[in-house]
Amino acid sequence: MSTDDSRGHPPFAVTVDLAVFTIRDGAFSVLLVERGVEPYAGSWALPGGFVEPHEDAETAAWRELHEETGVERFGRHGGHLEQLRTYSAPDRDPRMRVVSVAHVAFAPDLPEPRAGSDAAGARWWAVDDLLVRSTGPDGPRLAFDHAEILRDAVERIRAKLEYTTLALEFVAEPFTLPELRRVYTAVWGSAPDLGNFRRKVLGTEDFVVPTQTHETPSEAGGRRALLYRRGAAASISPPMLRAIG
Amino acid sequence: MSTDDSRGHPPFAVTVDLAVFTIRDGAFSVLLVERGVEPYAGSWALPGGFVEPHEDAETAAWRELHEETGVERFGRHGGHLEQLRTYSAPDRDPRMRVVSVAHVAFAPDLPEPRAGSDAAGARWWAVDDLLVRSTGPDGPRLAFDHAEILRDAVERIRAKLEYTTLALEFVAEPFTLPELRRVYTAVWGSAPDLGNFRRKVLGTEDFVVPTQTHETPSEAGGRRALLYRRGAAASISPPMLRAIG
DNA sequence: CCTGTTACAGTCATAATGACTACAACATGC
DNA sequence: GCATGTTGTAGTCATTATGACTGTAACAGG
Repeated sequence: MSTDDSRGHPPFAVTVDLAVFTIRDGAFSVLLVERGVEPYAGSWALPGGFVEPHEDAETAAWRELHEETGVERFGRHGGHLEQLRTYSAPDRDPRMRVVSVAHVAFAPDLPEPRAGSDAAGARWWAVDDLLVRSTGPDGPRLAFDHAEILRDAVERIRAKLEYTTLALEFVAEPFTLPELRRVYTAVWGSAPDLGNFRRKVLGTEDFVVPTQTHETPSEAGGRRALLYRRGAAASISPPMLRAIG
Repeated sequence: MSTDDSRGHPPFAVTVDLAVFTIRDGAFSVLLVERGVEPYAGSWALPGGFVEPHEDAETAAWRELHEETGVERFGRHGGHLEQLRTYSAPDRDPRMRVVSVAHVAFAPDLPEPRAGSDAAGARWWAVDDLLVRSTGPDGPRLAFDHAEILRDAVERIRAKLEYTTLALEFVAEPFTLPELRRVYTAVWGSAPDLGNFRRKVLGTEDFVVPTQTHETPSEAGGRRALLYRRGAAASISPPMLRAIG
């Protein structure tokens, strides 16, 4: 704020909502909780909660992530969480005036979450089943304005994969290039060309660090891929554009 | 919010802060107000104010823009205003717990603003004089965390010029290509190559619309440029990257 | 009509990309 | 252990986009 003094300002509740993403069985997925209380009891919603007096929004987001989902060590390297934007429509919560600072978080495949205090359940949903495409959503309708938040979050991630190394947040170390490519495939909905993808990733300084001659033991069939670790680079200089989508 | 009910949530004040930009005399400039009340009385700050109970943040931002700056018709085509991010450090305002939803706004050269209710003055400042580079700022230190907000806002704009047609918001119609180029020059601090700039702008479908054979009467000296209007395109497909900065 | 200035037009080598083809290394099941 | 299918790795080649230029047209002032 800036100019008024502290008299007579209207009271608000401030919350955080989280869109936590991972890749599960090759599907771009988001964590939802089933609401146990009104309003929207029984509906699915993004996890979230009130910001405490001593916290900033990001701290509250981390806390809620742990409390509501039981995710302890979020990712093996601390995980990634960033602010998305703030939603403040006056009628977005029927109970009172609530402003929510939405956040986006990413992680490699996580364990099935446990339900939080006020949530009847919690589980991963494939993003494709939640988003309205030409047909309606196959999944549940989301509570509050969470469908809008989810749409914004998904678009943010799709865009950031193009010009940042954000995809690294979705894989556990060490990882293979095909594994990393599957992240792009899942998030974008279409697979980038195999050869061109390698050229781009390996050609970008410090995107990935080769773990020397190591290879992965085996799994399905076919040649074994080389293993890599996350590099220090944060941005992809000429962006890696998604296919004509 | 999501899961808790309405009991016992801590009260917050919610405000909006605005970083309003324009190009004045070739300089990338931002609007600041001089605070007339404590805290930070006498300091310069971004204009802003409390969100009313019936408003969302964006509506409040528009209202404050008019109230505090006297800008009536903001830009000739409604202007552009977008949310930047939310600042919520617990101690960002010494009086009480305030969460601020910062916004960024753009306009062609605007008249000298008038002071708002609680502001002792209001004027445009060259962004270069406010930002800390290798040396300190030549301008005033900003109140609250507004220096951080300003930094984020400037970086947002610099980045968005690359892949959107946002530069159009800084010019009045009709405009010339050299005029549009001066926007990039002012914001980025370095001039894009003249020929390459034209090739990019004219080569991007619907970036600008030629106003036929018209030309501008005259001004300084030299050949007269053709006039254009804003096109419908919102994004620049392969981005126009800023020079090696 | 000469000079300086500014806008517009086109060239050319280089970098990056999209779309392929060829080859290497595995697993399986005769 | 050999054929076959699968998957990862290495190259190719035409097309596009870019950065850095050079040249020409249209104005103002003297």
